[in-house]
Amino acid sequence: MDLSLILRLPACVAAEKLIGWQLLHDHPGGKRGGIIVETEAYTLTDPASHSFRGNTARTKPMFGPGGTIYIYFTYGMHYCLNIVTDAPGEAILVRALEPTVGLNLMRQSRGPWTDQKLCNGPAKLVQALSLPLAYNNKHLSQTKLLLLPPMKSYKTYATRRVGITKAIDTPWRFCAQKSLFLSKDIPPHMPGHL
DNA sequence: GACCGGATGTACT
DNA sequence: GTACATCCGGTCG
Repeated sequence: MDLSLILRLPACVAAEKLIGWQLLHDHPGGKRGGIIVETEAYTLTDPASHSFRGNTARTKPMFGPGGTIYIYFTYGMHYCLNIVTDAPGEAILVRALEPTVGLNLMRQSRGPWTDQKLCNGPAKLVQALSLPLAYNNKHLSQTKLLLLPPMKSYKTYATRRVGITKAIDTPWRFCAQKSLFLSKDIPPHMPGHL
């Protein structure tokens, strides 16, 4: 399925379809990135979403066209990457990658971590890919980010989202089954799985 | 492995 | 003032 078609879907559908896509940053220092293995969806009517309180200076990118990048700053030290979908106020948080390209370059940005811990969290992957805050509110096509379609099919499962305090039962976190590169694994048979 | 707390800026009550 | 879509290094076991 074409990326532009995926981004036309509701975020809670599109988020699952992005599992298996390869996210690369064609950074001047060298290309780096990996396969998307974990995403979360956020929407306008979702109390856990930044856009829930409306179109503000901070959340404006979430109201842009599909393919807009929303990078936000949080906890005083971390940045997280979202890919905005067409529906107003909806976006997909990219939470974890299976590293495939430029592992040593990513270690230079992140530290001497194992493959499994290099990109297994939303702020970690932003750091590993060296994504600049300047990408915020830009369209993918205006950045050096590349999204390549999956080379194979991925089985996924849905769970509760991580690190939020509102709408905690909404099962809008999507994971590649059996991936070793998730921020937190909640297999289907475990408590917490929805 | 688990749990805890510190770092630190911005948005909102 | 408090909460926050987090990470990491310390502790205890």
